[in-house]
Amino acid sequence: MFIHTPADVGAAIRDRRKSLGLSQSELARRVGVGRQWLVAVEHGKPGAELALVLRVLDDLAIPLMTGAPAPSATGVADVSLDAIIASARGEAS
Amino acid sequence: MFIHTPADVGAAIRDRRKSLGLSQSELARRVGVGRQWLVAVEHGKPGAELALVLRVLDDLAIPLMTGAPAPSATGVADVSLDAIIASARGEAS
DNA sequence: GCGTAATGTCCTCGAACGACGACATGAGGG
DNA sequence: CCCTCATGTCGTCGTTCGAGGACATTACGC
Repeated sequence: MFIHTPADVGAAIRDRRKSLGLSQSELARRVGVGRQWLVAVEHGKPGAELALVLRVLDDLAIPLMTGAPAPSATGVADVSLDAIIASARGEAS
Repeated sequence: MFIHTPADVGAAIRDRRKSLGLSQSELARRVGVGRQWLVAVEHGKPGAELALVLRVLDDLAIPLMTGAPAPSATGVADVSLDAIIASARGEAS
């Protein structure tokens, strides 16, 4: 599952939480956040703090990874020119 | 690359930004955030807002995924004890 | 040496966050 | 019918965020 918006994160969290048989209150207490916050996040709160979200994902054992093998599926053709220029400058990986 | 902390996110962003030959100012302007914010995030700011971070990742075409079929290559057991307990409780999927 | 660009840090400001308590709703169990 | 649990919403309060400007530092080119 690919993550593009806060709502995606919320969906992932809710899915896993339910499949683990945890209530919002339970999870919130375990992770150390407010229940209310968890409700908001599962609904896709945009302003959620990164660290807290990551802690929840970690606590739920939801693996989160950034694709090294950049798939062409993303569609946004922003990699080509800039990358080449960067390489020409000697700043390439 | 697996994400567990805000610092991981920052590293991913910085890596990609550099490999694209973008300056912090450039990227910040493109994404619509303050340059200062970008500096902080690349350093692993814990309180960074989820939506902004996701926007940056998206803009840099950094694919972010969760709950992958986790082939044996990853090795990490992504199913926690909680899942087993939940199953034992009869709440399994 | 001087100017420029990039990065990192310090400051203030308005806005939004997260925690907490309380209340309303809907689903099940006694 | 009543009670409990899970969820969602509202309001308040202290804390922190993100934006923007300014300054120091390092590195590169003129």
